[in-house]
Amino acid sequence: MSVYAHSLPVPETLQTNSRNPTPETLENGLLRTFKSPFELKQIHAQIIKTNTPPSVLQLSHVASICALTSSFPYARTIIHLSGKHETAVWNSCLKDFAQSESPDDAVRLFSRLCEHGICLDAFTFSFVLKACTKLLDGLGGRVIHGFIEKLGFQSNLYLQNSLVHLYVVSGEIDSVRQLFDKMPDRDVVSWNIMIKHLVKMGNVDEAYNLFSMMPERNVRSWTSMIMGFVQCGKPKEAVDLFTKMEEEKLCPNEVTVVAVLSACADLGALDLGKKIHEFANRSGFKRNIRVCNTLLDMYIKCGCLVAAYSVFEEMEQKTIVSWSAMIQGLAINGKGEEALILFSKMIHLQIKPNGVTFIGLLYACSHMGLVHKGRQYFASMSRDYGIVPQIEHYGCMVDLLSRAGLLKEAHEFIKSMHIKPNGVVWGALLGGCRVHKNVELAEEAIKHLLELDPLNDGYYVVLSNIYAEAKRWEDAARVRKLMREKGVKKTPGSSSISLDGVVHEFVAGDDSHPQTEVIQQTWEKLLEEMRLRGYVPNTSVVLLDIEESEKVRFLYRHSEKLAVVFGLINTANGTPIRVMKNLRVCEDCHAALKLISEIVDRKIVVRDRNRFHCFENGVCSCKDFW
DNA sequence: GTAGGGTTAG
Repeated sequence: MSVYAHSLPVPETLQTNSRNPTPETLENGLLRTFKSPFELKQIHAQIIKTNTPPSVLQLSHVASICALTSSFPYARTIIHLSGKHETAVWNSCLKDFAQSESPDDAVRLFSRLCEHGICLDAFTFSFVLKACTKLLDGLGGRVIHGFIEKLGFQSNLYLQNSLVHLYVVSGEIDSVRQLFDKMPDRDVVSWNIMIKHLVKMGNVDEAYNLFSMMPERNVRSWTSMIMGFVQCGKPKEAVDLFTKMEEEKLCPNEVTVVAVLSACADLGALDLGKKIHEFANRSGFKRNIRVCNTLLDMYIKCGCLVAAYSVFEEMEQKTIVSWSAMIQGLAINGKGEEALILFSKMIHLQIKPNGVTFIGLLYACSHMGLVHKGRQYFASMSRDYGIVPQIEHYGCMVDLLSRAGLLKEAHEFIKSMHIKPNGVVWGALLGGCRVHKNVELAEEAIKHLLELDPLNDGYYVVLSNIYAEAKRWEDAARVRKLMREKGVKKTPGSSSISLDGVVHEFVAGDDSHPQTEVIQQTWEKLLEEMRLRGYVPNTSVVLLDIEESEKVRFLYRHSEKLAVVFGLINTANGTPIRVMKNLRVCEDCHAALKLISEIVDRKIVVRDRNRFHCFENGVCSCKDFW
């Protein structure tokens, strides 16, 4: 079906889009293929001379030209002469524009088609909607929607789905619901779009409800749902769903692999990650850059730098994402120097860094105490690469200065910021105040933090620690009281370790594990040896208002200690122990794990909230700087 | 010739 759009006035929204061509559009857009302004005439001459009509492709070149020049009627003449179906030619052109770097050219061409009363069909709309989707142009979408209704295409399922999707990506929530609810027919695509919508709204439970109710599910449905869980911070659910998908004998594709690998990265689930890696190799997914980048990230987040590096090395093509991930990976694994060297190598290869690359670099500097170098990178990002520092970069800089003990300077830096500092920025200062014992500035930081992020328990805990270390017990008690009043509870420390694919979780103070007794006995034995090597429990990390002996008892049941001891008991001598922790490792556990690695002669890798600690022969890869 | 997932930071 096709309809002439003669009678339709071109709405203003679309007219504003139909700006005149600029050198940039000509350079960036599809019109790079536009060789000379004489092309039109050449094609015209060809038709007349040889009597061979040009192909649709050639003609869509003509159309490309006309979209931006005044020779629209002339182009129509040529298309008519060619004997090709005019709508097909324009559609081909719209499709190219929609796929190009400047999809707004498609919108502009569409306006011209309307102005000149060209016959439109469903394909015309689908292409222009694709362009609007790419542009996140919900308003333009509404206008096209109006056209679709007026011209009688409203029952076309392709167009319905395209419209719903456009409303999803452009955030027109009300329109999404309205349109979806009154759709006469829905297919698996419609449902998949709704999953994306609900996930985007953060409503992953409802998305899963919908997923369960769907009349039909394909690989994309499963993948969208798995990815939805990952995006909503539920990697465990993502992995569980993936297992169900395998049970249904559905074959994962590249996107599924990316989703599951992301979940593995979040969980630190190395075993499953390795399996997916093998599957990806078998399936020939290695050529897919996103698969490789996610794989690389998975190994990094699981603390397997060597495996990550070999994925990186083997990649046929690397993007800035690969480089940035590798730089950050080295940095969080205590290989800051290597991170900086890799960056130099990248620059040498003339690869342009982006904002994320600099986050990794600044992080590396911060964790090595390289203040000068960090300042240089910060200055260089805008000066040499035109990257405007974002709030994350400011956060890194405050962290760098604060860790190095330059607290006043860090504070000045915050005050001079051009954007409003957020919780991360003030939190970095607070962290530095703890290490360098500056109560006064800590109080300044907390003042802002209580405004910005009053429900974040971490800040209260740090402040209370700072007071406790300064022996200001009343103030420490006051902070705890404040927490109670605000209903803020300290997140319990929790560590997990995976053995033979089973994840064992330990929460601080937890003695519910079936092996609790053996864990206690082993710990006692280790403790004797640790004491001989100079270990003294550091009870300042315990915030509770309890007797000293109670504090020690508490300290000995910190989750990372429990998980590590459990690992020692249940694995063969020499096997590395890998533990994931939800919070940062405490000072006491850090000291204890260094000694334990020496006593039992094992590598112990702990991933905390921020980075990796690799304990080996009595030292930690973080060089006690974290 | 038309519609629906994906990578580094957080």
